[in-house]
Amino acid sequence: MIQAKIAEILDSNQFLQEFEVKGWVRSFRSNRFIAMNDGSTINNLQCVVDFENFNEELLKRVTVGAAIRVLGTLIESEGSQQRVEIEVKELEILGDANPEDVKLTILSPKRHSLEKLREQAHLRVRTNTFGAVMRVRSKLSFAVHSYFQQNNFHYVNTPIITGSDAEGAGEMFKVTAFDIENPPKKEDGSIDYKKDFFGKETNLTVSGQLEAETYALGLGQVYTFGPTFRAENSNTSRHLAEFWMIEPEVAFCDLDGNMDLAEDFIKYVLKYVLENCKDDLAFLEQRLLNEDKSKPQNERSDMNLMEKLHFVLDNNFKRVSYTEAIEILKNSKPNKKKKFNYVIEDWGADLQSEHERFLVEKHFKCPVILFDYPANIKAFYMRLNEDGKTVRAMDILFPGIGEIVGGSQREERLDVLQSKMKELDIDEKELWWYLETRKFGTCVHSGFGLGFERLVQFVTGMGNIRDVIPFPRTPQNAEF
RNA sequence: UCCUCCUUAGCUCAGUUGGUUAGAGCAUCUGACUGUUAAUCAGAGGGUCCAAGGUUCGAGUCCUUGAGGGGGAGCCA
Repeated sequence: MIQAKIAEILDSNQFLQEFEVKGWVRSFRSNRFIAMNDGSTINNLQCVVDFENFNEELLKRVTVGAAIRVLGTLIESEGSQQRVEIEVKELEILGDANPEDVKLTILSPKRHSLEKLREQAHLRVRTNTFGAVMRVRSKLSFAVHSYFQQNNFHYVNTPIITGSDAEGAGEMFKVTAFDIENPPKKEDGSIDYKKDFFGKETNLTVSGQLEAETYALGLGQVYTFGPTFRAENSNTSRHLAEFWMIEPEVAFCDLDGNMDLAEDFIKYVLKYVLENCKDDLAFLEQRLLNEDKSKPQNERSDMNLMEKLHFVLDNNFKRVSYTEAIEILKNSKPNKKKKFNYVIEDWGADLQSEHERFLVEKHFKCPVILFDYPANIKAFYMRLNEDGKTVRAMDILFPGIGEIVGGSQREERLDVLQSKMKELDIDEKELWWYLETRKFGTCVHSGFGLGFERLVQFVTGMGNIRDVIPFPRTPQNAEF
C-alpha cells in the first residue's frame, strides 16, 4: 500500500498497486463514482465504489465537501475523461458534510459568482478556480526566490514595524501599545509617544526600500519579499491594504541595469509557471474563455491567457521616456478629440491611468517601461538627471492591471539628496541612517518594487486583486 | 473619498402602466435507475423581495435616507 497524493496517482503507471488517498468529495455520481480532490492538483481522482458491497448508511455520508479516506487499486479507467481510477476496497468518512448545511455554502456544486466566493474565503480554496490560483501563486512565489537566489541576490527581511514615516508611499497604519481610549498626554495635550512601546511613533511598513538600500550597500544585491501595508482608502480591483511586495536593490547598478533586471525577472517567473503550472493555467484559460462568451464582442480579449503570457515572454518591453510618451499622447486621437478625461497639454503632467492604458493597450500593445519622469511628480530618493528636471525613475505598465513595477536609480549624492529633502520638508533627523549610507562609500544603485498580487493577477487572468490572495484586506473588510 | 450600477428562494436570475396566493433553472430532500463525467427521471420542501421611513385604497415595483456589494476614478505596487 502506498500513501499518495492525487497528483502522483494520476501520473502513475503502477496498475494493480494499492493506494491510500485522503481528500474531499467533489461529487458522487450514480452512487458509484466519487470525484475526490486533495489539493495537490486541479484534477480529481475518480474512485469507483461497487455500491452493492458497501453499507448503504456509509455511502449516504459520501456527500459533497466531506473528507474521506479511500484505499483501493489503481486501474485503467473505462470512462473517457480520465486515464486511471481507483477501484475502492476501503472507504472511510473522516469528516462529514451535511448536505442541508453545505447547500448554504459555496461548496454546493454549482457555479458561484466571485463576489459570493469572496464572502466565504475560508471555503473558496476548495473550488477549482481558487485551487488553481493559489497553486499558481505558490509556484510564482517559489520562482521569485529561485530567480534571485540563482543570480546571487541575498534575501533580506526588512522590518514590518517601522519608525520612519518619510517614505512617502501613502497613508500608514499606526502601531501602538497604548490604550487608545486613554493615551498618555504631554502638557500641551498632544499624545506623548515617548511613553509608547518603542518610545516613538511607529507604523506598519509601506515599503522596505530604504532599509533594503542599506543592505544592498554591503551585500551588493538583495531582495525583499514580504507583506506591505497601505491605509489608503482605495477601493479598486488592483489595490489591497495588505499586500506582498518584492523589492530588489542592487549596488553599482544604474537605471538601464534596473530595467534589464526587472524585465529578465518577470520573464523568468512567467516562464517558470508556464512550465510548472500547465494544468492550472489551462483551467484558468478555459475559465476566461467561458467568461468572455458572456461578454459583448468588443469587450472580449483578443488573446487567450497562454498567448498573453507567451507574448510578454517573447517580446521586449517597450522602453519609452516620459518625454516621448507625452509627445505620443499629445498627438494621439483620444487626446486631440478630447476623449481623455484629462487632456494632455504640457510636459510635466502626471499620467492618469487612462493614458497609461492607451500607451500599453492601444499604442504599443505590449508591456511598456516608462522612464525619466519629471522630478516634481516623483519621490525624493530618485536620482536627479543632468537636465535638472527629470529623475531616473521607471514604471512598468502591463495590459489590464496597469503599474506592476515602480522603481528608480537612487540619489547617491549626499548634497543633492539633502537639498531635495529640504525642498520637500523631510526631516533629516528621521532618516539620519539613510543619509549616512551616502557618506560612507556611497555608490550608484537602483531597485524597484513589484506588487506580487498584481503579478499573480496577470498570470492567472483574475480581474480582481481580492481573488489572488487568500484573505484580502481592504477598506471595511478584515473578515477571516 | 468621488461617480455609477446592483441588492427578490441556498445560488443565478425573471417579475408587465403600482393590482388576487411573488416565479424559473440549478442546488437540497424523498423515491426510481445505475459505468457516470454539471448523470438521468418523478415528486416535495424552501421567501423579513437589503433596512428604515414616506406616497397610495393597494408597493417587490414609485420617492427619501441608510447599509452592503460590483465597476470606474483618484492614490499607488
